[in-house]
Amino acid sequence: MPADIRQVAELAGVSIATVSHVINNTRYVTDGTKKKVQEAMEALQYKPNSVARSLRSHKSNTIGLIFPVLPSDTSNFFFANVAHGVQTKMKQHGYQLLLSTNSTESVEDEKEQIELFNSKLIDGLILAPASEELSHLKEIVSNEYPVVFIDRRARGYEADCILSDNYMGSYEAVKLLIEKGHRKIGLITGNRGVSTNNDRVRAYKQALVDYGISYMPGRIIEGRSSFEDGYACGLRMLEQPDITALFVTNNILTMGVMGALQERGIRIPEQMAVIGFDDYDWTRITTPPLTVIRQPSYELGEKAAEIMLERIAKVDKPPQEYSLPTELIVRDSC
Amino acid sequence: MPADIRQVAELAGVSIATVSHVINNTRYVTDGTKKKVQEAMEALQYKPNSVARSLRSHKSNTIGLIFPVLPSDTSNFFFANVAHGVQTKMKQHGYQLLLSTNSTESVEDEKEQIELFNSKLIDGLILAPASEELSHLKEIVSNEYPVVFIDRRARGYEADCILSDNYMGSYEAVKLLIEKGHRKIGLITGNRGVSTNNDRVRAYKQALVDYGISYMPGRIIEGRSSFEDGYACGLRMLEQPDITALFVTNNILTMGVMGALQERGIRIPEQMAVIGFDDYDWTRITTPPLTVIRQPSYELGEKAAEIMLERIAKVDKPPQEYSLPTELIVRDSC
DNA sequence: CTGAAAGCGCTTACAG
DNA sequence: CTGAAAGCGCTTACAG
Repeated sequence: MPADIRQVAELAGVSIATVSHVINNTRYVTDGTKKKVQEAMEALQYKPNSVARSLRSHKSNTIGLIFPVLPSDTSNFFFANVAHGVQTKMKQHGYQLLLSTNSTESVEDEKEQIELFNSKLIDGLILAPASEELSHLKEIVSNEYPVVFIDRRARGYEADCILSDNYMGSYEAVKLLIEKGHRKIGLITGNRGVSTNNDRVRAYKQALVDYGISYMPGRIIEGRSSFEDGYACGLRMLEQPDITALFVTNNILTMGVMGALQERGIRIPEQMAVIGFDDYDWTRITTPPLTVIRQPSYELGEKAAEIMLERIAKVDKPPQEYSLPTELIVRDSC
Repeated sequence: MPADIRQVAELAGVSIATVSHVINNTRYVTDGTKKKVQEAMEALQYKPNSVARSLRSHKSNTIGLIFPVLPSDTSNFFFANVAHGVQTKMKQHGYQLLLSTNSTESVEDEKEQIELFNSKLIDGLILAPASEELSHLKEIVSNEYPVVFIDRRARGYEADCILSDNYMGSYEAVKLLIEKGHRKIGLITGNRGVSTNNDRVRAYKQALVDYGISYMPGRIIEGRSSFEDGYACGLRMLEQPDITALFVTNNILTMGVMGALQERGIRIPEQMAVIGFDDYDWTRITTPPLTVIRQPSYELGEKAAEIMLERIAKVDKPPQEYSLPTELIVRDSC
């Protein structure tokens, strides 16, 4: 049985109010009594009960974090890093993380999870939303804590949003392909219902237009985010005989595409230039090493935590979108 | 302001005790009053406050989860899957997850984190321990909740432990290399202070012995778990001119090793056979695709959750070690 | 079959 | 400068 505040008070010969105040530094206490209290706490190995504290103060020092985990083993790189960034920053400020992985990317699951969090008292929610349309959040979140979106933009709910600069990153990538002389550039993208992919596709189109290349819808193929789908999309792309370069908007699809190209014996970049997404170590050891767009995943998490801390501290400013720069890592695949 | 139990009781015209009992199904209530209560809860959109509930009942329906995240981007695959397994199972039983990522693999950080968890009331702790020696846990954990180790065995603290069958998996891999005619097999391993790696190294030695091959210490190289170290270890291995096969005991090192071999133009498997660890999608698209040992990461998480639930339910049996089978995925690198 | 009341371990006005 | 006491929202013996 751990000691409670009453025992500390008794041992120190003061009231529990005083103990509470020295713990929280919340009103002046003379050095003498402060010392007595500290010694008592030390002697009893007292640890404040944060459940009681939460109940009383309506603060939990916990923030909820919800992000998707796709069935594919390899889909988790990104969000694991994001989570780590969030955690590291939050810990420095005494916050803990209540985690939920959402494996279905369904709005229903997301709602259910948020309601679970609600019953537990969280001081904030960081969310990678499953869909672009989030007006349903209004009913559940009930304004009791700030929400920060991460990785994906959302409509229907006003909140801060931390993103990679998907547009600029993608634009640069396509621009590089064009500058290398490519005119028939295919695009393979994941689910378009998510802002991340939308931004990447938009940049692709805009880059083509800006360089006077006519955009052909047939050169965009959409797949779900899996190796198998990437593989299938890769093969379908190869049926269009004139395409000389490929921009693949996420790392799982990129793997599948590489699988397809390899199997068909397509030489990269001679027969097909490739640019993929996310700078994971494995992209350095494909044949040839891949040119990719690096996303600042850890930094995204850190930034989200930072903004969350501001909001918890009631910083008064309109919700904002923060766009963190990506980096084009040029290797040998284009 | 969300409704509380008192308001529900008033609206339903019963005592709060009765409301509590219909919520928790904890004593008989007539269908009539039960219905009134349910309608009142519905009307007020009542959600029980689980902080109050925890304070009173000394149960939080939350379990703590601590695992390492290495600085390398790609180190997180494994534990993200484990976490997802834990979460999925726990959610089915109404439990939530308090997550902490430990980036330093230091015992100090681990202690500190556990103490943080302690103050928050957790019903159980699932831990991938940073070291093999855990007698310090006794002081911190104080027997108030069950502990389950995951991925790594530990001495000094009696608890259930969920592992991949690292020994068998590795034994099979080395055996395969031997059967293919290799006699001079190098081993590249991560930090030997962790049971996971120890088991893998032990299997390597035993397989050699069993097949009458003399074991040479110089053929074992230990590195930290990073691409760069894997690369360096790969190069060092190449200085031993007679080695024809390599067993690499984790996926990050495997990447680095592949990088080194590729750079030196070593043909795989003709000049050097390679078997690596963990079946991630990227291992299918290296040149050639890699033979690897698949670990059941998600299943490890599930199993840990299962055992934890048993322990929470006070199943009475001695702590046990659970070893989940790995699978040798044979591709073209050996 | 149900209610009144104590109490979980704190924080925080109020009072002196 | 410090204490007594109310109360956060529940659960759970106790009583009838």
